[in-house]
Amino acid sequence: MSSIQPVRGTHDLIGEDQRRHAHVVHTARRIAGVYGFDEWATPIFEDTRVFSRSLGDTSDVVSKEMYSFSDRDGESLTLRPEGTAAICRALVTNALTQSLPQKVFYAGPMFRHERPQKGRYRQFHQIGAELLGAAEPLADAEAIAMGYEVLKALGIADYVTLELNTLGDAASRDAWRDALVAYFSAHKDKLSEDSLTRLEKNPLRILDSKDAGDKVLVADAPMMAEFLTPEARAFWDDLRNKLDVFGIAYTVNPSIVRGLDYYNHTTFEFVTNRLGSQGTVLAGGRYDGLVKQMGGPEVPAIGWAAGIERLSMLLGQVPAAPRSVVLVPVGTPDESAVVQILQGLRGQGLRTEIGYKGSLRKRMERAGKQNASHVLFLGEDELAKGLFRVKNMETGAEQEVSRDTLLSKAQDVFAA
RNA sequence: GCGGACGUAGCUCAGCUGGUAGAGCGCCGGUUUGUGGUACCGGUGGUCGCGGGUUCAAGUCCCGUCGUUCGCCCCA
Repeated sequence: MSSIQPVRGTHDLIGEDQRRHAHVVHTARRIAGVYGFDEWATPIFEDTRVFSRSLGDTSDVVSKEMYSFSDRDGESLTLRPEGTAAICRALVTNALTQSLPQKVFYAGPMFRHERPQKGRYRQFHQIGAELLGAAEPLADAEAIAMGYEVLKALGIADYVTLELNTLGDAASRDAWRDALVAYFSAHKDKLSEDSLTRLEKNPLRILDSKDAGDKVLVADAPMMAEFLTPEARAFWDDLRNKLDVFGIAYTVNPSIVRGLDYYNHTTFEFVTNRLGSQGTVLAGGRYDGLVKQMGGPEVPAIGWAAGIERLSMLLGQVPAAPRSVVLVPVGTPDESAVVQILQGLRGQGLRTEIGYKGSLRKRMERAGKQNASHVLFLGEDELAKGLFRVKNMETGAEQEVSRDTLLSKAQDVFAA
């Protein structure tokens, strides 16, 4: 094979793949609308600092996964690895911090230079929601409820469970982090190699370790709950009450710490066991400090993102391919009369195609292969009489329809 | 970035202990351009991922490389 291959970790969306993908986006967009979110589209590349500042220099995303390059002016640009930082940048640069809250929905490609795996690609696609300018747990609950609603509408809520945790406010998180570092530092000799680097870079991540030895240590590690300030505890309690009110089931999982630096208070993940080790399907949390890092004022915010590829793979019901009405000329009918009918049907909003060549038998065969819903025969006789045969390709039944009916009530004719 | 498995026609695969490739499906055409999804007939289609090596001879053994896949790290 000497033809040029697609870049590693990228893939084409064609046919059923594209239909699954589009169905996820359309469904999420619809539900976001119901919840009062507006869709934003931001550039797919940004000043590198948009991400390097916000995600944390030591996060893997920044330190080894970004697609960064300098453009012809020598400026460092980066293909966006995630959506939240860019949305916050857009909030600030469009001066929308003056009109809060902003409820934002987005969908589009993201880029991360990782080893491809099931449900993980170098160019992948996310849908996401950000609720900017609301500090109340009600906002968290609403964001989570909306995410759940999307999963439900996609028919995958049954395979998925919500895992919830709190990181507390800055004071709680710092105190806890210090306690963890102290605890794990005292047991360095028992830590796995991976966790030793985590201890330097992101100690919270040790809690998530799959190493058996680490797990033993983690069992006795200081718990976040012990370090929550009264305010943070009140927030946490309130959030769980609100989720109950929304009727959303969850399990508390203290190891949901999220990888990116900007999170505080609420963190959550909807996870499934149907995607191997890539089980996180929709995840997010609260990030009260991020907008300020982007040079804006203090704006509390909560949001989530979901991988479209992962959601697509879980879809039970594959969206059906569209079906056409196919015009089959018989003999050599007058072309302008045929086109008149073709365009007349399209004018009424019907997906209509015409068989270009081949014997009648061939054209019928093709109509069948392209999954036509109906075939409309156009022979010289029909055109002369103004009476046409319509064949339902599903049942094989035929009926006669007048030209007038075709040109004015085609929807009714081809409904059955 | 690390480890395992795999890589033969568009697709799914066969090819025994090395002797220069097969099937099914698909695709194209035909069974008189007034009728498809069935049937029958015919045809197209692979420098066996790529590059080296061993050998008289490699799809079949060895090395490398690229790609896919599963897991780790990380993450959606």
